[in-house]
Amino acid sequence: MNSLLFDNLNKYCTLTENQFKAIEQVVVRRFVKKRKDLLTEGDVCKYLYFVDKGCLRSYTTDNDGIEHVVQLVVEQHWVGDLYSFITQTPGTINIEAIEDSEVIVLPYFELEKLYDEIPALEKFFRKLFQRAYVALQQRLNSAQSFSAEERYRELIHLRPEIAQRVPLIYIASYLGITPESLSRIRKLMFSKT
Amino acid sequence: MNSLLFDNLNKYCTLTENQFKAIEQVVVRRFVKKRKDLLTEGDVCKYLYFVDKGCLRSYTTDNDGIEHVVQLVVEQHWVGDLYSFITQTPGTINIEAIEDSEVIVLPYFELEKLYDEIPALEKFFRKLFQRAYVALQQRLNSAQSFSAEERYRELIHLRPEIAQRVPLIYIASYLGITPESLSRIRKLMFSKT
DNA sequence: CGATTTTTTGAATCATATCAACGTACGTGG
DNA sequence: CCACGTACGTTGATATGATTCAAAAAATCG
Repeated sequence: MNSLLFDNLNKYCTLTENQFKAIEQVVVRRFVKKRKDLLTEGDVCKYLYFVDKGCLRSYTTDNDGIEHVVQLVVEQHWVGDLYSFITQTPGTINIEAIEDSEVIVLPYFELEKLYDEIPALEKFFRKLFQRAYVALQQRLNSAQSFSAEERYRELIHLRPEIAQRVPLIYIASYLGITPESLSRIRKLMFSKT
Repeated sequence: MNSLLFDNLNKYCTLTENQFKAIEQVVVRRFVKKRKDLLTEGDVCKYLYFVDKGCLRSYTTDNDGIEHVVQLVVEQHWVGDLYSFITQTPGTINIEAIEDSEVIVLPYFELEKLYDEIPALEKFFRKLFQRAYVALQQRLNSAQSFSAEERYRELIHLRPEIAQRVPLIYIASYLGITPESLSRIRKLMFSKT
């Protein structure tokens, strides 16, 4: 299989030819059309997904039916409902394609087996989760310390791709503000500078 | 050494006698008096700390000199500046004891060595970071979906210990609100119910 | 006890949300 | 290929939750 996943593994760890093959044997490619679901809340998240092409969002729905974007994910990043994945119980997260996308599907039970066969893979994911944790902590810190405008500027700076590719309604939700507020913020930003 | 750390390791992974000893040999106990720093921003975080006794907070300081509590940590939990720790570059986080505390100090370079000697330890930390990531994602979700009062109620429900032991100024900061707001919220809560 | 930290209260202000309406773009079926 | 529906973005008026600033009361510590 030809996928960015293997470049990505190569970048962060050293695997033998056989180990690559072992991983290759347990993953499959899946296509997700724009606006179609990859995962629906209430389902058990049986897989981790590596984005090979396209762009997706994960989100929760609160008691008032309002959606809250949890993650905005493009190529070379992982997505899933991690709580549901690690407990293998029904989850609360939806994953939907923002563009026509292709993901590499890594099943829970195969991954658990691979961890024991390939210590380097366990190291890979340990480091991945460390980095993900740090990134999330910085996002929480921004959410609590900065104004909506500052958070939007930070997003443009840290993830310019996202700011360009993703509709503003999802960006707003990701930043924890309403689309109306984001629209006003942009108006001010582009009139000033 | 007698520490909750070893109970904790036992709970989440299986280690041999020799592996325990190997870990025991690289850690030391450190005492931190109330209001004293365990780590100061600008320093490289050379250690992970496991809380054996007491209670600490980690926090950042923003451009206006305002402190933002990142973590509130009690016995059996880990604390550190993970960004600084994994990059071994100067960090932005302060860690201060809220009560007289005792921590078990695990050095970066020793841990890196142990990972390769003890695959079960790498698994332990992979799972730890997974759980930490999930918990943080739920906290971010609360910060973006719920009112200040709802977040305070959630904290009381999920971490009753913290709500009791920790001064309200730090709780407020942890929730991303001002002490004045938290005081008013409590007044309403206790007059209503 | 005095000093410092923590918590409370009040009044004014501010950032963002809400509600409602309209404009624009897009892609899908007729 | 045009028209219509749905998704997306903007604007205005008003409402609201939380902050800010100032001050005092209460709790804790050495």
